[in-house]
Amino acid sequence: MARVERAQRGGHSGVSIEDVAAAAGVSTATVSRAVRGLPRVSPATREKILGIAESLGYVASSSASGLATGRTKTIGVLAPFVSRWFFSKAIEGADRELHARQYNLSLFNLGGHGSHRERLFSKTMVYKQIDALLVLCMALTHEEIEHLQKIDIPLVVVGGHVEECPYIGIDDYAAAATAVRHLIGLGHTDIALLHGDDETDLNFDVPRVRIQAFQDVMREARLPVRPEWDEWGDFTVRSGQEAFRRLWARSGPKPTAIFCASDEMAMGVIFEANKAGVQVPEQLSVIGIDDHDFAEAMGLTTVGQQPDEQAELATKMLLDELDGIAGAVQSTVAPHRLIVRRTTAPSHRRPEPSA
Amino acid sequence: MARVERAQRGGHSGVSIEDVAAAAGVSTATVSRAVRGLPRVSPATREKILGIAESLGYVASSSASGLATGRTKTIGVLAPFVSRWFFSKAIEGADRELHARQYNLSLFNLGGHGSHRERLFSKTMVYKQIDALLVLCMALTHEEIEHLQKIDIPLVVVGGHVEECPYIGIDDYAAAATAVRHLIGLGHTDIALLHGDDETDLNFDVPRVRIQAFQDVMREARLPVRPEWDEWGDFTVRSGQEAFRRLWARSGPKPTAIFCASDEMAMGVIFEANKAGVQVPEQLSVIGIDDHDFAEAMGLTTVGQQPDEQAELATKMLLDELDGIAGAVQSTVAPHRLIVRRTTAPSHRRPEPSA
DNA sequence: TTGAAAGCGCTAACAA
DNA sequence: TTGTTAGCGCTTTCAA
Repeated sequence: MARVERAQRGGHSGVSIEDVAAAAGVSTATVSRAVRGLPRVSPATREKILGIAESLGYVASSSASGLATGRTKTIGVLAPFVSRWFFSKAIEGADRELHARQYNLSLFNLGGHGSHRERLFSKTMVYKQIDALLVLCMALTHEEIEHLQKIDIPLVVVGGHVEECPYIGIDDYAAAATAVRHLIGLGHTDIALLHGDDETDLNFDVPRVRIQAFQDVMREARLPVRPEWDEWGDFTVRSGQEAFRRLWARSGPKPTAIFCASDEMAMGVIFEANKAGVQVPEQLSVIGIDDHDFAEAMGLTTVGQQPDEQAELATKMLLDELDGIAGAVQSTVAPHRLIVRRTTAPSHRRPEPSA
Repeated sequence: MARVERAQRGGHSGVSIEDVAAAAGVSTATVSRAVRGLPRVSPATREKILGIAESLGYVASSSASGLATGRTKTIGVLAPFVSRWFFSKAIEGADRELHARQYNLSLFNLGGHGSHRERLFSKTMVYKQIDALLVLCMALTHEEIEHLQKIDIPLVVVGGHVEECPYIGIDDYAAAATAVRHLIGLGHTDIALLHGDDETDLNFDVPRVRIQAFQDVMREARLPVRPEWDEWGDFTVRSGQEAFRRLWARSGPKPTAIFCASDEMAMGVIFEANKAGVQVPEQLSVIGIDDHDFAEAMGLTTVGQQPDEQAELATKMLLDELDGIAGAVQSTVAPHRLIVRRTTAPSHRRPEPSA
């Protein structure tokens, strides 16, 4: 009778491994092996147990198995934002791999929570709740890195470098250089730069590297880098709009092309240029970096990258490492590629052959 | 000496409540009370314990406390996508509230994982790992609803109705009607509809309701609803582009305005119209629904909603319910508002007064 | 105000 | 192949 009662509650919240064991007339150890697909269970008992577990709606308590094994089967994803292209794509990519391997994804969004310094993650959360950590494109303080190393869980950062941490991302220098060379190859000599903000600690050295590449390539081509054409933004559309406005509000000659450190900023520039009656690409060529979801629709020329694949790979490494494959986590350079569309065109100004 | 050894490991992975208790010379029960801020601990001992816990880098194991209390302190967020505007915004909103109340967010992304039917969430995951569930704008099967009700954890769906489930979202009918009336008020009589797909089970009745509103308002104004101007998309930019192309490729007269069931589709229409040389809004007025992040930059007229606030409120209700406030979860209609920008204008065609 | 002790549900040796 | 038996680290009566 007791069994019947239990069976009637089938599917309810409180079905434990003991209920299944009792109903199957075996020990909890056997049930544990059976449901986890471990060896040392006869086909017959396994089948019986699985059937009963199913009908009872048994699901193992993650807290209990987590406590027993020391593994939570979830990995943490640390992101400064979730609603920006790079991050949302990366999250999707990480999720693909996690999902395929039966892991859970715990999201830690650091954006917009007052002071960034309330970086919780060393304290309240993350820690002891996850088996590994995926850091999306954000800087970590020395303190934080140190802390993470102490609790030594596998860690990899995607989309930027953090000293001493394995990372996966494109070669930002090469990608930026490619973009600038494309512009130069089109005959542009008056090229403006819209770089990402260097100030915030969220996007660490990526902006810096892209700026460096711009300057190097310009110098290499013996082209002037004019400080009044050096604008900055925070990778958002709005900041691209503002940058364009500032650029065009200033007196003096205007550039014929602009290299933007992200597609969202490039789009902002284009929207604002449209509004101001500046023709793209006739009067102004615009190139970005990313290959944002909207880039194709807008015809935006860009240097594309795939954050989802980057994060998927990173996640795979993390999980492999957890599976005991030592050295599975390795810094890797992800591919980028120039995608020429309709926002870049030959310069309308006197083509002045370099050198 | 043993204490010294422990202290030296301070910050390491394995610091348990027992380590803290030993170091403080009290029982684990007292440590437990102290670190959780419970009463029945003298100020002196509390302070001492907290100091030691801090210096040892103690963090409670979530598995252990989860097992002991039956609460995981994490809520699940079920989303069909993460990189689309509505969803990423909603996730951010949910996170705000969770973060503020020290809960974790476990993300379950159902998109792109082969067959949608592998809806895992009744089985593998979600269940027993979360204290409550936030469903973002997706349909649930009867089976799934039933299952969720059985394991009865608090549940609320944001952005659409699921029978018998509390939901939070805008009044889709009213929002769509507002958009269409705006067009009609501008003198348009030849209005096309770009509705969301009805087929997929992901976006359930939202598309249907918006279609209905369109038809009702048109009928009310005695305006023709032409089947050849009825297009559909899946809420993405690309589908908006395709819809525009189909619409313009068909022979016969063209509409002077189009109501799109989402901003992303509206943007697709605009991008494609630009490419085809169709002036917006001179030749074609376009209105969407959402107030996407890019809408302002593009000057898109739309009926705005705020998924982040919707999700934040929903999360608050869930957490309140978990806090023992019975009836905290209640269906609520979220606000929408017409935002007139630059993609809608009076009809260029002979204004033909209705009635 | 504090402590002792019994679990929470599962896993993992080790025996049988 | 299966069962027994300790825990895993924390919470929570109940006593003291």
